[in-house]
Amino acid sequence: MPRLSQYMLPTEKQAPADAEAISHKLMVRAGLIRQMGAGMWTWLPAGWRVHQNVVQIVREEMDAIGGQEMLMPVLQPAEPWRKTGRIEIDELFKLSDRKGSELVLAMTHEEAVTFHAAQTIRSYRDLPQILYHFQVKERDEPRPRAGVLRTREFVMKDSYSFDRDQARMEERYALHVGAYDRMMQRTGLRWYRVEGDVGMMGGLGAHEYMAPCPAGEDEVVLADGYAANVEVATNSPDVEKIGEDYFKDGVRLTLEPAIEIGNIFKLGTRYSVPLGATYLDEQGEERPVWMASYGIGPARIVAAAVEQYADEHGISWPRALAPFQVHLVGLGKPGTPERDAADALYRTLSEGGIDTLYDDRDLGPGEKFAEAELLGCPLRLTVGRRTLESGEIEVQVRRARVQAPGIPLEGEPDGLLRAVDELWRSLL
RNA sequence: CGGGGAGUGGCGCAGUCUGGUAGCGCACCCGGCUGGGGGCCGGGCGGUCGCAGGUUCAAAUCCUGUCUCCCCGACCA
Repeated sequence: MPRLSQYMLPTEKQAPADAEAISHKLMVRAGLIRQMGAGMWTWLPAGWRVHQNVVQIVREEMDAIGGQEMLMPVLQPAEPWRKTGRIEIDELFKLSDRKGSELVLAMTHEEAVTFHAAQTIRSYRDLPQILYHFQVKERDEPRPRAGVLRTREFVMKDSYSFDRDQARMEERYALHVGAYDRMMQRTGLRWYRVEGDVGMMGGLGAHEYMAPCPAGEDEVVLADGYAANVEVATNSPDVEKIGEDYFKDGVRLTLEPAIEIGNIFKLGTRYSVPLGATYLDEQGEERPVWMASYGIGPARIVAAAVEQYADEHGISWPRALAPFQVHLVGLGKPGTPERDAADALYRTLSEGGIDTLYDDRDLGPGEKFAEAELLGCPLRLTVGRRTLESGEIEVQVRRARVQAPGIPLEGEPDGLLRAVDELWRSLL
């Protein structure tokens, strides 16, 4: 529960000169992220809290469908990648160690997880399995862009399901669709699940989860009850393109830029066959394991949330992602009665389990308010002379920048905590 | 990979054309004032001008090479 005077939150009044995307500008300005190189970003403490909020939502929903969390390495031997043919991919970082052994930096973990499945899954009794981890992915992108939206290194939750046959793989896939829908819902984002591009490999089906936002790299076509990737819509027999417009059943579809925040693929035996992941069925027949893989990018969810809800004053987090629940602004010089009151409130909130960032710096009110709105925590509490005069803590809801009813300064801590909690629950 | 742009203090920029003691705003440090919307006054710290080589009495500025970053497009398993 940090005090801002001692917290690493390097805010900037001016956005980086070369930034274009809203999320890029605001996340840097708000002190959430800093760049090290092209497509290489550091998450600073407040930014990492947001990232971890997403991670926790994803973890809970994965565990709820029986996912088993684990961790696989990023640095891997090249051999399995040679077997699956993915060694040829340009985006794959390749390197060698001092002995000359060939290594790669994993861009996803199909090879690794299937390698282990091949070692450990022997019988139909060992199936099904859902394994997942949160791990860094490395991709030699031709063009990283827009801050954290497209980077060469990023954390992904990737999960992998292993089944006896296609029908059972479909069951695991359906479980993931449910889990992903719930994750998306919980983040507070606007999102769509669209038919995915099956791509040249696989061909068994895929879905993409898209978050509409101005910096989106893809486009989604929309109508009531219909959402699809533009490329998919273009190839669909029941979608008609007339000039720049798309029509479905005579209804004009709207186009919206969006970013891909998750994707799920039915892999079939694409990886199990080349890597020898097989099991023995009841008849003692050796059969390949049926797989599917499921990815989600917390960083993109964070950036999409910034894009979707920002206003001219800065970020406005959906409450599920906010770095802190409450941004407490203490006005007046340290040592004054109003400051003492703010200190006391800070202790009450912290001890009461409310995530609070306390601006205890010796700065003017304007700067503090402006920075609070830039950082975008859902609730701002202010304690100043006025508070002492009126006996009420001022409460501002960030989203609409409106005053909520004040909370009595004096009284039982429980009442105060209940009031804050109640207000918190009413937010998106 | 094609096209365009940019590297000067922590951030944003001027200076480069026309070579001659490196500047501005913000931030930061010290002192004071102010104290409910990025406030005011005074005094300070901080940069071998991305790097290397060359031309010159003299290079941020001219020449050559090189590295890096950004934007648009292509790509995105």
